Amino acid sequence: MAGKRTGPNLTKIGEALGVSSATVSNALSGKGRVSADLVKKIRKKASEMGYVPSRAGRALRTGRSGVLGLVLPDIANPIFPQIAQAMERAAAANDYGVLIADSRDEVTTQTDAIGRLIEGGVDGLIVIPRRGTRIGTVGCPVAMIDTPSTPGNTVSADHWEAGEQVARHLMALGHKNIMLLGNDPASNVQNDRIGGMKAAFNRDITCETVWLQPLLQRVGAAASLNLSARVTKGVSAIATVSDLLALRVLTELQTAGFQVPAQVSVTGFDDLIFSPVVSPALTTVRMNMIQIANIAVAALIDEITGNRDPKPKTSVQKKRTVPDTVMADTSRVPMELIIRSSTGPAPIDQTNHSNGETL
Amino acid sequence: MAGKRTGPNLTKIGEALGVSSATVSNALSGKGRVSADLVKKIRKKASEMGYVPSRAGRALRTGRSGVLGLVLPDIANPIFPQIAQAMERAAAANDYGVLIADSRDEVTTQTDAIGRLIEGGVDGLIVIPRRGTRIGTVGCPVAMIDTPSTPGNTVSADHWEAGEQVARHLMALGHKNIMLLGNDPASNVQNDRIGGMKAAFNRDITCETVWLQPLLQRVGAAASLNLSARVTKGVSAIATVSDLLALRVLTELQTAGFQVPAQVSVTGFDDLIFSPVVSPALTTVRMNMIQIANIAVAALIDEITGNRDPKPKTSVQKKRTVPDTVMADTSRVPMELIIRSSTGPAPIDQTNHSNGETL
DNA sequence: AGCGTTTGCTTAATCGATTAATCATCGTTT
DNA sequence: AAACGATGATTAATCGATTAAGCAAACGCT
Repeated sequence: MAGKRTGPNLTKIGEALGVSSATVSNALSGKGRVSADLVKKIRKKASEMGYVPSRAGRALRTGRSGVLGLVLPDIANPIFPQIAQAMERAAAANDYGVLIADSRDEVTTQTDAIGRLIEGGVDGLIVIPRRGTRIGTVGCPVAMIDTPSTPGNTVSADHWEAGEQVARHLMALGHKNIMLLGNDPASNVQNDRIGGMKAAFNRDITCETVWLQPLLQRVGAAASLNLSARVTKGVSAIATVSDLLALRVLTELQTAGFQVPAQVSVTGFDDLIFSPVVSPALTTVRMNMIQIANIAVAALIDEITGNRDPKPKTSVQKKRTVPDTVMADTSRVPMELIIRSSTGPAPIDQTNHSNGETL
Repeated sequence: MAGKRTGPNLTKIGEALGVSSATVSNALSGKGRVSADLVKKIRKKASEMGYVPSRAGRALRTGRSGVLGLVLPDIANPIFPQIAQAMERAAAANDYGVLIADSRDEVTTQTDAIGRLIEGGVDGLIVIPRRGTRIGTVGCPVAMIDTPSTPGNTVSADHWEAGEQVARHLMALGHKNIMLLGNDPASNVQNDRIGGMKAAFNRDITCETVWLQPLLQRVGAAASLNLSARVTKGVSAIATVSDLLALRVLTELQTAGFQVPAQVSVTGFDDLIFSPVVSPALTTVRMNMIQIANIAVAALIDEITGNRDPKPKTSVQKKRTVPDTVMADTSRVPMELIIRSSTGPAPIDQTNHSNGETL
């Protein structure tokens, strides 16, 4: 749409049929009172002429732009393509576009990015916060995708239950001494994943949780996870909260000469692009991004168009208060365990491997 | 911007100062004739009142939406975050937003996605084609980011020269028998990268090029790269066209018990998120996405606003013909070789390793 | 037959920014 | 002093879709 618009508009269609533009508008939107056969004629003519409604015109009149903003504070996250794609599709199915925002850096930048989106005229925001960031009242509906246990969360994958799935899988393989590896202890998602795993472990499971980022902060970039030592001491499985961590662990183990999964099993999360093609392919858990996106977008659009709880006018303020994060009917979507080659039966001599006792 | 607009508009500012909205518009845009001190007063008042221009109003009048579309036929590409972020920043710096489009599947979907963007009212498109796809005339300016050698390319990284850098790096390490690994032989980018490497190799370099995707097509998913056999036969370095391939090679080699880089060196391309954290960290080449994005966005906006070759009205058609892909002053941006731990000196006994002769 | 209601469509206003056309004022020039 | 040009601001039209209000004709009811 460079320069002036060329295509037909409501008036042109109206002229072609000898009716007013208002009638055309009513016929196409199905709102006013238009006779059935005129509606049919108008619809036919409109598609004949290749009519495409002008977003600008509609936006100006209705105050709604038909665009949603997608905010990913952690844009470096490799699930980004999945998310972006799923959101774009869900939005497109409802005739909405998706404007992206970037704010890799700090909280201020995140606020800036949100501000830009709002000024850009988005009708609603989809926010995937990092580290439990709170989004203040921004003046438009917000869908938050974090974890089911986060207050204000609209919808998200059930990371906790997914952790339980991983834990059960590892227990079924006979692992008894398991290392849990997270990155950022401030992340709600990572905490849920680890919490779920711990909750599902039987009493006889030994597990230790290590957080990478604080370690790097304290010890510096040279920090080592001491994987070799841990495995030698009896750890037979390392369950991480992300395929990125899993990959790191996997390659470190392989570099150190360990066999995966013969000697150590490794699991990840998110089924990133590389996970199926590394050797051994990563056992991981995948979120149903499409479903999550659909729910989030639907909730957002409901709020935008006002199809949401029309009752609770709490007497004091009759007009809508500034909308906050929206709620969805379904707030947790199950994840799917994908078993590949990086997990296998625990080695038989795993217990007390360190002190040299055999049998 | 949910529901009706609340903020001040040009008329409100005008009323507050006792002038007309036209004067306010002229003052803020610097277009008409407004006295210097009135301009100052209006500017001050506008920022006091927190004025934000309505995109819808402007779009309706000017026919320009202030939004660019980003089309990545291969959205699964892991550089997506880098690209999206760089584009968003470049666009934001020029007060443009970026609408994303997805078309993971086929060419038809790509056309659909472009259609949706156009209907969504974008002023221009940034297209990163996969496999040398041609974009037909779409009715708005298009910036293509492919390879310098592709016709119609607007700007891109200099993949060829980057290939040369990798080749020189490997030669400097003493490698003589090198395997080149690509994925899709129809990709312009991959061909440039491989072409550059081949061009830089000295006469005494033995190299073989393998394309993965055709192999998978022919032999099926079970296709093997026979890496072990190749290394045993004397290959001391495997140069791939992507970090994803490099990762695959790296882990396969490690699983097979080879030492990287002691026995084999591995290189990738693109510096993906995982590349620095795998073990050994990948030697790779990074594009300067920010610079590319800036150039592409600048060229696009020049074309949109008409700051571009105002002369060549070829007499026949006085009005602008439908704009095609735009050109930029700089069309190739150098890439940066990042040397990490996956490359090292060639092993001494590399020649004729296969026939068992020692020395 | 007469009055009220429903149906079907048109009129006209509106959203906010932009801009061509116009007008008024002041200063210059001859 | 009359005419002209430059300057600084206003008026009003425009983009396209939406929608409240209005109007005319057809229909139903007693």
